[in-house]
Order: sequence, then C-alpha cells, then structure tokens
Amino acid sequence: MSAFQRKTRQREVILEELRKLTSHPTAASLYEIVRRRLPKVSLGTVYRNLELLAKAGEIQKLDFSAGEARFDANPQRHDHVRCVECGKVDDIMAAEVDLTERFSGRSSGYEILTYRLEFLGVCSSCRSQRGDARQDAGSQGPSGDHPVGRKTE
Amino acid sequence: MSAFQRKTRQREVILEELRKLTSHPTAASLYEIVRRRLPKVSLGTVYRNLELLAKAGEIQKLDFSAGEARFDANPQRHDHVRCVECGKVDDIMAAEVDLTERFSGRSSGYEILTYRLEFLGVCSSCRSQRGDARQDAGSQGPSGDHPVGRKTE
DNA sequence: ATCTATGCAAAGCTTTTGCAATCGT
DNA sequence: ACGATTGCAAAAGCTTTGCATAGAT
Repeated sequence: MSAFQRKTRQREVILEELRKLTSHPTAASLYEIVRRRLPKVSLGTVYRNLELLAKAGEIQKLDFSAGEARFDANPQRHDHVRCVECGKVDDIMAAEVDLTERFSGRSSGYEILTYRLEFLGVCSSCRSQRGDARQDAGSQGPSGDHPVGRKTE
Repeated sequence: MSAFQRKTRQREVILEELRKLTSHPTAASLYEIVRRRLPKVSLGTVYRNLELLAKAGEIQKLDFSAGEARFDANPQRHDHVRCVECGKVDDIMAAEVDLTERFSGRSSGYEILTYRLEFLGVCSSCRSQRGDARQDAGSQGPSGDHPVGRKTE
C-alpha cells in the first residue's frame, strides 16, 4: 500500500528531518533544512515528497483552506463540514460544549482566544454519484436549515 | 469600532450578496456574483473589503493555514494550537472524546471521515513580549523561537 | 477640499508541472 | 534497461499592492 515505488535519498532525508522537528514546518523551511544535507535538492522535490508521504499516511499535512479562502456571512464561531470530493462546505453544530474553556483549563502556556473545528467527509450528493447507494435524509436537508444561529435572511 | 471610515456601494453590495449565500463562497465566486450588480467592481476591491469586513467582525474568513501549509511528522489525528502573533503551532490534546462519532450520529447527510480542531491563541512567549505579565508554566519547555514563524499575518 | 476607497494591472507567494537527466531496482 | 524520481525553471493559482482617479464626507 505504499505510494512509493522506489526508495530515494531525498525522500528519506525529508522524512528524517521532519521527524526531528516538533515545529510543524512549512515546505519552504523544511526545504532549507534538508538542503543542509542535500545541497542539490529542489523545492519541487520537497513538495512532491511531502505530498506523497501525506498520501501514504506517513505524515500529516495541516491546511484547512485547501487553496482558496472561503467567507462566511455568519461572524459567530461555529463548525463546518467540508466534502472532500466536491469541496462543498456546510455549517454544522457539532459541539454542544464550548471547547475553548475545556482547553483553557490546561497549562499550555497559551491564552486561548477561539478555535476552529472542521469535519471532513463525503456529502450525500457525492456519495450517490459514487454509487455508494445509501443516502439518508435528503440532499441538503438537515444541513440546509440554518443549524447555526443567525443566518436567517 | 468600525474599521471603515467611509461607506461605499461596493462594500455594501459585497456584504449583501455574501449574506444571501449559505455556500461559503470564495473571493472569486463572490466577485462574479457582485459583478452582476456592479459590473465595474474589481477583484482587488472584493478582497480588500472581505478582509476589512472580517476584521470588523461582520463576517468570517475560513482559512486555517493562513497561506502556507504546514507538515506534521505525526500522522495520527490530533489537535493544534496556533499563536496568532508569531504563527507558532504546537500539538495539544484537547478532546478526550472522538468528535467524529459525536457528529456522525446526526443526520447531516455527510459520511464523516475525520476532523481538524485548531485553537487560536497567544503563546506565553508573545504574551510576555507584549508586556502582558502573566506567563504560567508551559508544558512545552523552552517555547522560544522556532525556525518556523514567518509573516503569518 | 480632503483623503479614503476604487479600478486596473503588475507583482508576490506558495504550489504545481513539463521535460530532460538521473538513479533505484 | 526501464521508468519512477529528480532538478530546474517556467507556469499556475490565489492574494496583495502601487498608483492615479473617483467618490464619500
């Protein structure tokens, strides 16, 4: 199930260096670090390997917006679900408790201001197109009816 | 404390149109919509106003990664805290329950695969620099300067 | 009459990609 | 030897910005 067909020095070093860090580096900063061991490596290779490693489940890519930013007329903090296939984003009410307080209690050293919670999944529309049969509660149904505060109007 | 000094037709229409939508549009798609009412509007103006509106708290910008993606050597799902001042990202253990199940129970129409939870706050290092005095014992050790932070905002 | 906000276009950034050369198997 | 992977550089998004002008107060 590996996504790689060949083992390369570049990928090996990229993974090794990333594992040494607890700082969640960007591709560019990891590139600078990897370059100290492989001066000839290219930024493109770093990007390609990070992508492959993430797909293989070896590492994790942290990026919510997946390219473009989106805007929500509702300024209130609330949660979202994003369809990983079509990119659609819906509002949801996921946590009935405010997670801010829950985490603020711990001595993290951070003064918590807010948080963002986003679920990733497949919407009913994409599931049916995929032939996955099951498709409960209408297409936009439940998520369509303003689950989150004032959006009405 | 409005962030705007003048009221303009462009901003008015942008906000109006965004409020009509439940689809969390991107700047580009909102631009297309606004253009139907203001054919001469520019994409730059849409970006500028969305930014202003978000800063003013009228709307919300949905984008976690704030530009660059970050990579985490730990492939396991876990939560993060991001310092809104220096951009540093730390791992945390925020929820002891798996939120996937919690949300999957509801008929959202989505087949939930996973989720991302990110807290936003101010790290102890930035707080002290800011003269905010208080700075409790962080569990992260020397939360000094990672080679990561950059122009996060 | 000010001076902010706009339109237009160019520039900036991060990320992706085409292609010939390289290197793992 | 085959072809996946690389390095290089150009290209491709998305977003920001400089500048002269329009427009709000």
